[in-house]
Amino acid sequence: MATLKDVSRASGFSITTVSRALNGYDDVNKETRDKIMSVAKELGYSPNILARSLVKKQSKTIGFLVTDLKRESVKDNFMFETLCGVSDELSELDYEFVLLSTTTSKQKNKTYGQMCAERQLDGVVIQGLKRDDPYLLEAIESKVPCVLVDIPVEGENTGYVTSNQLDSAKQAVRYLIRLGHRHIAFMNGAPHAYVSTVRYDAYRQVMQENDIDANDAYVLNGDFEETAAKDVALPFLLNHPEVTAIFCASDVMALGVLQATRELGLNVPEDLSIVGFDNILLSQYVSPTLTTVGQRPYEMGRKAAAMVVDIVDGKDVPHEAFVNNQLILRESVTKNRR
Amino acid sequence: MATLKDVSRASGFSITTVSRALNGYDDVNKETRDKIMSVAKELGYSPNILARSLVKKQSKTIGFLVTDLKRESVKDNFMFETLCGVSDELSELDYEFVLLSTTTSKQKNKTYGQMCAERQLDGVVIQGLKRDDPYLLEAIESKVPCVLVDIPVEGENTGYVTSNQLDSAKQAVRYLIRLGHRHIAFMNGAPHAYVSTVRYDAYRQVMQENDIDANDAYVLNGDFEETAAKDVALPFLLNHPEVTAIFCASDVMALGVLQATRELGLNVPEDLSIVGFDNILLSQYVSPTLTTVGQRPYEMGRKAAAMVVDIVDGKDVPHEAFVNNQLILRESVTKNRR
DNA sequence: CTTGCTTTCCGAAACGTTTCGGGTATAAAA
DNA sequence: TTTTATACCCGAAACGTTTCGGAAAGCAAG
Repeated sequence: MATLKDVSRASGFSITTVSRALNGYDDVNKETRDKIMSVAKELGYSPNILARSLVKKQSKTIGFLVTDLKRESVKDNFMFETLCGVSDELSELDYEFVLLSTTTSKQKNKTYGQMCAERQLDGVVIQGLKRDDPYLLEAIESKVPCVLVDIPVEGENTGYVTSNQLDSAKQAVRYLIRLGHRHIAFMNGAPHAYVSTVRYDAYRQVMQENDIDANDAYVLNGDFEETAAKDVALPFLLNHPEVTAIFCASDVMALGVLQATRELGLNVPEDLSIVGFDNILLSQYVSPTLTTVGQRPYEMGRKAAAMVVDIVDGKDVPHEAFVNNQLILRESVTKNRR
Repeated sequence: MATLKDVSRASGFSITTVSRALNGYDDVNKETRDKIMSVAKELGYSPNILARSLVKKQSKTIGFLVTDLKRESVKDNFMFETLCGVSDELSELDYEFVLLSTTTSKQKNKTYGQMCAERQLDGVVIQGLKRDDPYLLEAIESKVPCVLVDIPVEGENTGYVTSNQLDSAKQAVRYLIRLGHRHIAFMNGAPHAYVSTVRYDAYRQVMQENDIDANDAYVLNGDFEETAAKDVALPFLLNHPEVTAIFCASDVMALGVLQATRELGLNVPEDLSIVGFDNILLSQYVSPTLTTVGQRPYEMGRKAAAMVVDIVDGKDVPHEAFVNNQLILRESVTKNRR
């Protein structure tokens, strides 16, 4: 591959001049610039990004750090959609984009700082970390800018983009109550996940503001997994026939509940109303279609990417951004007739 | 961030020795190696990959080139799954992985060669290119190793991994015929896509080997899109009530056909048997569930990644690999009762 | 003629590695 | 004692850029 030196030799100008010509500096004569340009094109020159990054000490690449990238996450298209958003935004901004996948165990081998340093990442957007993952703290304390999706944390070089989690979750529970439901269960996900805690808070607060006593037995744990949710829903529904509605912290778990109802011969929504969270692709294809709180991961990805390069560029921008969720009404909920 | 020079200064050994110690050369004393190791750890040293790549002239990174990475592709989880496969395999092999997304129009701005050279990619795995995309030819002729998924092309530094496309497609059509269907339509995708041509060939060959006359009117074009497929299926089904089965070149188009039947008040599979191709996630959730030819993109991703690094490493490996498809029997097909 | 300003160019150092070709002890062999 | 082998270490060049600090030439002003 042609290098600066080749162009220099072929055009008769020094390496310095060639570099300056190609980079649009103005202390180079129009004629020589044209000459250099044409020679460069002829030789098929294109700059070696590695060398450039080495001396400029910035790589023009952003990392997209994601935990537990595995085949199963296919069901949860959230990650893929934010990835698309990040990718689109970065390519518009002329940044590269490397995918960093990690697991909780891998984080012990290599520190977050090392990971960034090795690759000279200018910034990173992070998705899906757990609250107690070592990388979370490291990322916040690190000098390299990062923005988190769905984990509100502020810091010098840290930003986040999230949705109106609490409000939209409250809206979902209020919706059930307005339809006459009183015995409403809550299917929680991994307790350490940030999103779990706020969805749980929403549930509790709305119940309280409607003077419905909290019943700890109504709070289940499905660990954000379909089968786990089914397994825990089966005995619960059997033992609590008075429950007419359930709010799930994720659609995937809602699907599990749906399976449980089928096995028990219950009808949805007549016997049990279900509302999920995420608006995954499947939610509009299952039968009955799933009422759910829709997130917009693509937009979140775009905003996260945009914010991180703004921080990298030293622009003085707000370090938080919101993308509004939306309650999407479908077939899995109906009025309480009991 | 700590550099080799820092470790050198702090440990009292030369940069050369430090480098050699850290890289496991054997001409360094055990004691000094230990000393250097501990100093390096203390300083949190980790090598600058950029600098290393620059001198070694290989970056230990593989590109994953994908066309038309857009939100819509979410429905077609094929890409995402191969991505997971590639990612998993490469991380096991200690290679980096950058995602390169391109569109047909973007390919005019920057040549494939430039793209590889800039980033010093050691190799690339390519997915979803169209037969007439400029990058395809460039990739084959390029010196940097590449392996294509689902496009059989051989060359010095080129390999591919594909599935037994033709056989499995034939199997699907034979299945319909064995169930007594004679008037079988074919929903084709983008005519320029490689997969389209082979699925079409399979259809024609099986029809012929069963002495069923080819009827050009039975070949539709749904452009691999749900709505396009629906729009073309609607009038077709209306005008050809004798057709009892349809073989679709993709599940997404099969879903379109399914919609069309609903609008026409036809029952699947009683009035029309449908078989798709791809086994996308949705196919097991729609009602009726979709009989389809299942691909295994995750395995293809893994094999592709493994093959490309083998080629990079100069190993003498076969430049083709196969992952067998499988006909998955579900509800959307039944015996012809007419 | 000297001074100073523009315009246009370039040499050399720097970024953080790897690696080639030695060099200097110490120990073993002659 | 001198030679040879071995074990350990290091200087310097190289990879392909960018950029700092000038330098040469031309020209206007004093």
